[in-house]
Amino acid sequence: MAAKNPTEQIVDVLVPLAVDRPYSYKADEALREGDIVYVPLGSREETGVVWPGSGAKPAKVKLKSVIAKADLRPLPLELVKLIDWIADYTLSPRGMVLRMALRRSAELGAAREKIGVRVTGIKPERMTEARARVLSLLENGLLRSKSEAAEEAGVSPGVIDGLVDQGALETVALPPEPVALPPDADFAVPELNPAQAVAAKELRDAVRAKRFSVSLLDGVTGSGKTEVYFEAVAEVLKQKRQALILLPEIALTTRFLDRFAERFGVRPAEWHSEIAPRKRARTWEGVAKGEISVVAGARSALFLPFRDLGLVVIDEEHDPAYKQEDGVHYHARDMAVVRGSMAQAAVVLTSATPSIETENNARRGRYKRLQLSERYSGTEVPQLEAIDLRKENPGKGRWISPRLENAIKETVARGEQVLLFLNRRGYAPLTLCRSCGFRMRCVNCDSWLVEHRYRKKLACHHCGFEMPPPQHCPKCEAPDSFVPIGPGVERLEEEVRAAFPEARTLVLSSDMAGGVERLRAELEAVTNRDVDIVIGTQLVAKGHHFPGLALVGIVDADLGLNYGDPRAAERTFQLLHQVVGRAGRESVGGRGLLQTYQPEHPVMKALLAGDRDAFYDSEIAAREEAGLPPFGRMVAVIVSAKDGPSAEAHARRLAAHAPISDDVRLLGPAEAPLSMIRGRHRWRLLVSSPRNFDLSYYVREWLAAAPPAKGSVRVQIDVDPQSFL
DNA sequence: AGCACGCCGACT
DNA sequence: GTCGGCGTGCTC
Repeated sequence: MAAKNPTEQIVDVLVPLAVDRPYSYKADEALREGDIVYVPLGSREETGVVWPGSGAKPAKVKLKSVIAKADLRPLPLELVKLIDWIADYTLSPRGMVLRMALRRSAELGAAREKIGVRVTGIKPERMTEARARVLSLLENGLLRSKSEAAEEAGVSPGVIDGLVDQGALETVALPPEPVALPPDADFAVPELNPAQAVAAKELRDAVRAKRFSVSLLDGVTGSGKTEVYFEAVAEVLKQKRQALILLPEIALTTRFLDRFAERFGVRPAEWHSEIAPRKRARTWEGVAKGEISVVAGARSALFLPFRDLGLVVIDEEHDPAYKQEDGVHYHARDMAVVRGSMAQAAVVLTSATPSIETENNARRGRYKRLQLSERYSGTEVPQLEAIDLRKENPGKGRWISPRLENAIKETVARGEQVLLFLNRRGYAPLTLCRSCGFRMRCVNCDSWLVEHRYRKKLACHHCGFEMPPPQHCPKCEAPDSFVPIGPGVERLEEEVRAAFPEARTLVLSSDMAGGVERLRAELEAVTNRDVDIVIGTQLVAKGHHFPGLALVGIVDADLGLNYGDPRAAERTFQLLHQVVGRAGRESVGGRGLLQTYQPEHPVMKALLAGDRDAFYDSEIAAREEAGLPPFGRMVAVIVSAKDGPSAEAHARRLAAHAPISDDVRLLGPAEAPLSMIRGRHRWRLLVSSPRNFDLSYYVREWLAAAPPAKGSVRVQIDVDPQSFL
């Protein structure tokens, strides 16, 4: 506190920039922690948040003053604490974490005022057909918005304006529409099967306890996990608290919003990057005021200013989309559990194939497992067989083995649908010159260019670089000398069309032109059985219903297993398990064929035997043996620079400065597996420690004392890395 | 993240 | 001689 003026105080304000600690400002108004304020910063103005003081004296003698307090709800102290916690854990600048919580354009808060119209009883001088339609629509005297009235009467907005000018209609300012209507806990209470009812009761109790708890809702697709956690949401609504439902890749979840509406009468508030700024701002404010009780959102919804959070659901908790890989590297699932513990809320994780971390926590009793074993519709889990590609090879330039081809033929002949899964976009992952062996590679990255034949492009999947396929080899000038190597979904489709010219085929891949709209239409076409054979990338694994699917063919089950990535087995198991689960959901006798060169691999054996636990047993044991997460901690330090030698030199300098500790193991520096991305050369250091060691703290101290990066060198830190490229 | 300050190449 | 390229560093 400043002494001379009793009303003047000094406050610490955190600004949403790459700074790690708050700045001090003078303030004449009484301000409290969490208040959102405008402050001068250099030559401009920034929105910041009054932050808990460090106790340290301001570095400067001359302090600037806070400009004003914003007309916004303060950040709940729980969120302030969460931001501090995440910054400390992920080793990100505090301000950058705050930035994620303030992404909602403060100035655009107010709703655009809508104009409503209503009849006055005065007749217009001249009556036209259009005017008559408008007047008859409004004759009940009720208020309607201008745009609605025009649309419903089938006239242009000009007609409405004309009637207003004539005095036949009067205008009234409409109150802003709420961003989300209150869900009704009793709107449509479902009938649950016995397993669901048990799980739902557990979750209701967990919400009622008003204590932190974590439950794993464990069950295959179709076992009714969503209906069960909706009962927990209903309980939260009855308590007049708030619920957050995190979903991976929200863009395609209209289906989810509709299901919510079927249960609660209205859609929940949505939160993701596509939401328009104004709606965003109002949603933020509505959550802060407590007017919005349920938010369904992508990982960034974790930073919303809930005032009384009673439940956090992380749907499909194993989904890799929960890990943010740029800016602040954080895992939304893990941070959601942290937020739940700070809020004394019930946390629910759902999955049919839990992450190793979650499965291990459930096995050790840290999380409560709620098992839904029955399939909702009572259909069988598909019968799965391996095709050993060493014995049954499709032959050169082909990817479908004779047995798979026969199965496709039979299935299509019966009028049922086939899904062929190949997790590779484009036509071919590699293009080379047949006369000199030159391989087409990206100019910015250390990667092959993938041919996309529909788009007539060679494309890099890491930086977005594209070029038309060249006529001559860039190296030996040989004309038309390129050969595609390996299959992508487009090439697989070519093979399918040649083998089954009568069948209706469709490629589903995230990079197809037409975006979300087209995708939605295509998924619809599959559901309506307008397609016989679907060829898809991992897109098809994610929660879409294909009721007519009777055969799933995994074209290359080994794809994704070959990296030196500690999570490769887990990822492959989860992905293939999901894809295989697409078959036989409603048709009896669904079948899966899995083409592999290594049928004895633990992932394949567990899948083929339908023995999920066998996979987890072996994977958990392997992780424990190797001290890998979750049995040890891991931090990746990526050093990048415009040139390789600078990156390498700095990485080596860092390694040389790493404090010696019995608990810490340092690997590298080594060139990253993807040694160049977007024109930057990358070197990687990996540090690991036992689970009970504070590795974040160690790395923070280490890097603070090490020589700073100079020139183009950048150092990125990834705590609990998920990707090892 | 902005925005200013700073030190080397092509212009009125 | 000056305008301006963007590399570097600071913002209470």
